[in-house]
Amino acid sequence: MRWSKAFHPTFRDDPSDAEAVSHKLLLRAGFMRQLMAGVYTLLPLGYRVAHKITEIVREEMNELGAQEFRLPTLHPKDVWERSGRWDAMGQEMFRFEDRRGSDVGLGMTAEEIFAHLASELRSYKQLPQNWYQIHTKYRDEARPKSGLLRVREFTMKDSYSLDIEEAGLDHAFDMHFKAYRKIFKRIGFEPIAVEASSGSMGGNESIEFMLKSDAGEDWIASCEGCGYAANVEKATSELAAESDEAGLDAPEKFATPGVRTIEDLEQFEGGAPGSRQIKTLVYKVDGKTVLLLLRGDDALSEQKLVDTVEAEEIRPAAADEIQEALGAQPGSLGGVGVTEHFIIADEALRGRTNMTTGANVDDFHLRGVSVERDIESNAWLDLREVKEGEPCVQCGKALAVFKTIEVGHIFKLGTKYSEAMGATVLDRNGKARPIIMGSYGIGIERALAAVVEASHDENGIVWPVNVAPFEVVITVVKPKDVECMEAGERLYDSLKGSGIDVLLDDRDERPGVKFNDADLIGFPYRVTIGPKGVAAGVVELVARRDGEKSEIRVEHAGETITEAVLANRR
RNA sequence: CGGGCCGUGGCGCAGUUUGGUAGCGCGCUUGACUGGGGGUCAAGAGGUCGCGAGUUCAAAUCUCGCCGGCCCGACCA
Repeated sequence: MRWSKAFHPTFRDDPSDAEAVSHKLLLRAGFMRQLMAGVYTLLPLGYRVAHKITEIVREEMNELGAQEFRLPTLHPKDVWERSGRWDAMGQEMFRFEDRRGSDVGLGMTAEEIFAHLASELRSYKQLPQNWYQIHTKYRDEARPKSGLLRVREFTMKDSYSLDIEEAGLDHAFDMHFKAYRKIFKRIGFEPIAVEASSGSMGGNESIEFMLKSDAGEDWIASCEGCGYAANVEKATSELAAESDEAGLDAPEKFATPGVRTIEDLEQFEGGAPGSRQIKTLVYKVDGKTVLLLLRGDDALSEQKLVDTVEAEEIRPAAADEIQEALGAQPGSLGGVGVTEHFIIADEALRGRTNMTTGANVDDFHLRGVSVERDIESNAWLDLREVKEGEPCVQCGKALAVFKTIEVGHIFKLGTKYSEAMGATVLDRNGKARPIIMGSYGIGIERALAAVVEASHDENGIVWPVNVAPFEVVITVVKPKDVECMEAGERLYDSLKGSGIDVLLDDRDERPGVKFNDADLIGFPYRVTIGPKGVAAGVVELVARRDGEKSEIRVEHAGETITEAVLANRR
């Protein structure tokens, strides 16, 4: 490709309404343009990268023995109704009526459709199967953001394993785990695999692949000592041993005028530090009032509650509901003496004595509370969100908590979808058994943006060779100089002939403009061909990543550069 | 969905308070000089100021309504 004939529109300034690095750079360097909120056009540069990522994913899926399908993106309502997700997905699914008035949804994922196809399977002898597709998905996100990191229309590789035995699922899951590791490494970054919540997918085990990045929106806890890592929606930590004094024989009520928050009570004369307070949250779980008790300095992980409590609807209670249930406003709530409501206490409160909590009378608290003596909790659960620095459950080292981008997610689904779709096969004994499914996803555009987040500098993107839009750019410093231009073209032909993705910058621009554009776009290698070099019979090779320069004799240039590129392809 | 900010040539912005000829930088076109990190000079093109109503002699500017975008939060496989 000749740059003078290409559509590679670059900007000199950062676009004003982009925040994330990948968002800024992908716009500025001419990889994409926004059409509307969460919907982007990939320009030729962007599409080349997306295509290379797709090919890597495809190769690794084929390597694993998976078969590629192509499903529709138009899904009929009834298939989604059978799994219960037509309703469960709520506003997140794009929906409309066709001309006959039939309800249609745009596919956000394909468990239903693949399970529906799997109902054609008859015998365990046809299993295992591994099915996948790489296709457009639609999700009407409430808040698309950060360029390609969170969009409403995107390409996803989604695969599905079908097995008769749990052991088969374990194997398929493991194969995907390894394939994902390899895929991300080839694409150009190494995410952390973490235990995750399965959310609305269902199933009992899932692993997310997370790339550390400030542009991300998922917090994970990870341990450098032993490699334990989990999404904070799931993470646990060792509890630091607390030594409490026995305290009083019975709770003592005391006035706390104006105290509303944990911090207020810490400051209050006669109050208590957050670690000695019991925080009381009121939730509505399928309409029932439930009290959640946590240590004052712990935060509730709502996802942990959702994951452990089987319920349709879980939400914080409204102010009037709280008043009616406990007779006091938030700030003075507590579980002491409460018997008419279900109480769930966090594990961190077990055995604690001499604590302080609300008295269920506005502006009054209780001190000297022994949790197990004074509060009739109906259940003990792990509800707290892990904090930075807490000891790892496996090795005791301090956990780090940081932000990440979710670039892949694999699920052990079980039989939820196969049962809903009637996907059963006959086993060895002639008995019908639901197929055991797993599902596995990678977002292509998000992975593309993740590479940029992971690999850039102050001058622009630094593409790994494997996914670079072009592996080499030949910068002809003075295109009007016939010798320069011809030297450039000869090298271009030579590299092209060797199968290198090469772009010839033949634009009539100043060298500085070309160098800056090349750096911004991020080609891994730049060959500079100028009058001085040509006169001396050399060209200059510059590596984008470290700026390392070397002079190469013109007659060896094609060969040397080809070798350098091939050495970095994976 | 709640809160905040914003919509003016392709990009970045000023002008809106106090209504009166739509402006700047970059980019773009043509030509010349130039040519190893966004060069110089000259001459140009390009905008119904997000949309619609209203007030007014007159609206980018004031009023009302709508649409769109970004950020924070809630939500989210």
